[in-house]
Amino acid sequence: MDGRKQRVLELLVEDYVNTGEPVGSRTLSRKYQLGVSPATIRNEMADLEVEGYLEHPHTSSGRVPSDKGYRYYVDQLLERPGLDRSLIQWIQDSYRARVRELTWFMHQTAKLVSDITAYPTLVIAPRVSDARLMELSLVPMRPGLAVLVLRMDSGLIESQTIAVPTELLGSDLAAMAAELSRGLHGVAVRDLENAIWRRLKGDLMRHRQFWEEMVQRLIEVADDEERVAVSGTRNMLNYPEFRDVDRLARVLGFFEKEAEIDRLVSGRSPVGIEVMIGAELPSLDIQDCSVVTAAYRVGRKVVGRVLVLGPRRMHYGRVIAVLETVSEELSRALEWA
Amino acid sequence: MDGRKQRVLELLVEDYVNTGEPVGSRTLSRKYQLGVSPATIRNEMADLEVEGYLEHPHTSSGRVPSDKGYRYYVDQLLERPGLDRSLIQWIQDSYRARVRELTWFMHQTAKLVSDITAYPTLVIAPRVSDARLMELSLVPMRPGLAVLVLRMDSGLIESQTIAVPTELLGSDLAAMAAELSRGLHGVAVRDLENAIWRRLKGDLMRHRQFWEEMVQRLIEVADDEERVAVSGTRNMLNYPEFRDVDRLARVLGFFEKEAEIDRLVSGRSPVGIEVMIGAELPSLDIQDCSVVTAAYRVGRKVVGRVLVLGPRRMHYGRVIAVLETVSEELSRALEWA
DNA sequence: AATTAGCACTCTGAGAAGACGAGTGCTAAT
DNA sequence: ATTAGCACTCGTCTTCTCAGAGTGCTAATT
Repeated sequence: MDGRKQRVLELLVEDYVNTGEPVGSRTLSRKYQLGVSPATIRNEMADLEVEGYLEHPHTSSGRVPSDKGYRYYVDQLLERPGLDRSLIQWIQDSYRARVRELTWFMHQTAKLVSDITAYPTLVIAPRVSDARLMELSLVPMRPGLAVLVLRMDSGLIESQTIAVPTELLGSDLAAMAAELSRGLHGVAVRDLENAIWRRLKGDLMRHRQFWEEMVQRLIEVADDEERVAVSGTRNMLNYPEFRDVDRLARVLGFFEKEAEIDRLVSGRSPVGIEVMIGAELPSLDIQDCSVVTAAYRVGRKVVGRVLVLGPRRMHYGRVIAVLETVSEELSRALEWA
Repeated sequence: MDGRKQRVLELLVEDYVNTGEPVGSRTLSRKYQLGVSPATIRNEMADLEVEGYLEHPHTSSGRVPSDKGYRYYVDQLLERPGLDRSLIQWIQDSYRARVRELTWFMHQTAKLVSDITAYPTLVIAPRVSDARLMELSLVPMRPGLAVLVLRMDSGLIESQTIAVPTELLGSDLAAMAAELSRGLHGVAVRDLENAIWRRLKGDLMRHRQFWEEMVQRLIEVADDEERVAVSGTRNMLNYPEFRDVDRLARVLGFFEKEAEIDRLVSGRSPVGIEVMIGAELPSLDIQDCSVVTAAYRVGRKVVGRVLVLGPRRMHYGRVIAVLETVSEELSRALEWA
């Protein structure tokens, strides 16, 4: 593809991203000084259409980029804008001096990114059955209630209130938990259910039913944490292409289908930024959208992804830049969470 | 208002609730055997309109209930339907055998109610600055990190990961926390900041900066918990009167404005079910909606409200019945959470 | 060979006109 | 007090026309 054709494609994509209106040859030549007449641009556009980079909504309207056109733009033409100093500061401040739990970070991040980009944002924490248990404690509260605290090898810490047999004293409870903790140290979450049998002896055996139930809860806590944080879905209303209520309903429906969301992130490359455009997306509900995702880590391990969803005419450059910074800062914040 | 007029109003409201179409005299007389001709009903309807119970979208269309009409219907005519045995079972099962934290219950409830009623649902936990601290522990995790666990007099238990000075050993930490816990027992959250000064002595004084910071976090945890759980906003798309995108946007915007939501619940009667219709609502964003709310308790204390929002032509009877059961079951589940 | 001007052609979207139908309000009869 | 009859109103749906934007093609120009 020669230089001028690239330039035409680039300008067309950018104009369409900004206006949402199909772009005609005259608009293109007048708005940006291309130094050639509309007729020339028309020819280039006809070529680009034949090659599949552009589409015609109908015979007598301007052109619109196709999935292939966006893809070429993102892969070849896009230049990443730098972010404002003040914006970077804002992002860093959002995480600073806070040590909280994963779910807090997830919500915070979803809100932050959707506020900055004005696109709906999801933050996903995939199931981590291969995480290993490092430590387990039971903190007695009033009789019959305790707080279960877990630390995983990924560095995640989670806690939950659970019921305990009322006849157990606080000190007994703590001691038994400590014994169990030693026994289960380093066991993968998915193996906990089997491993527990071999560890239940002595004092522990006397409240066997309770401990069995507790392990169920433990697995739940470690494995089945709240999976998705969503924010800014309302932004979808800003885009004229989604003022059609049925189309809108389909997209909003997508946000409530965990299975679809899972399908979107499973099998993604483990690190870095990835862009999916229109029909490249596995979910039918959002075929007329695009998605930009970024992985985030706890320690060295990728634990989840941040996911920005928008119309196909998305500000790819800016979204990518924001996600790079945010996923970096988020990972840094989680490193010692 | 005589019996027949009431009957006309009742049927009109119910028909409009079901169909969403303005109701004409003929429809009313044909659909429900009223034993009188359309002309008679027309006269009744004209009277009801003069008295302000009905409205005319335009001269040649059926009538629609006004706020006053709905209000009369809810206060005087509404009969509460019983709930299916199986539905009650479902609600109870949703809470059974789970002891979790408040936020989990909030999300669970929002989802449950929006699934049952097909209306957007909010669950609100008001700030509880007047709660008192019962117990505080610090569970050491790896060096530099611990889990802060709080128990409040309302029975709520909350926990959070926090950073601690790396030079403090786990056992010291626990001991110091225990001392602090004794000192702060029974102090109201809003007084914690002042109370802490008098308690910081001896060993505690040596890490004064840490403890000050910790109290800040403690107040945050106890007081500034996630405030609102929302579910089912997408249901709003099912109602033809909200297929207008701008109207829809205003309602969806409401869900993201905590201040507006606060205004809605503050000053409500502390217990029981309350219905607010159209212009009775303090928030401009939702003047064409209605809201049904129910209080829920932890122990004997009202700690929050469940809030169902829908178009003014809402199935009031059913929503009220569902909220009665749900708020009851939720309070029971929280009693020993 | 590449570019451009000119022009006929296509298609959409807005607006006007008209038919239709649901529902009313009034009058007069029961 | 109730009801039948009927003229009238007004919103909605359909059809039609028309302007405008934009194209594709051809022939002229560089």
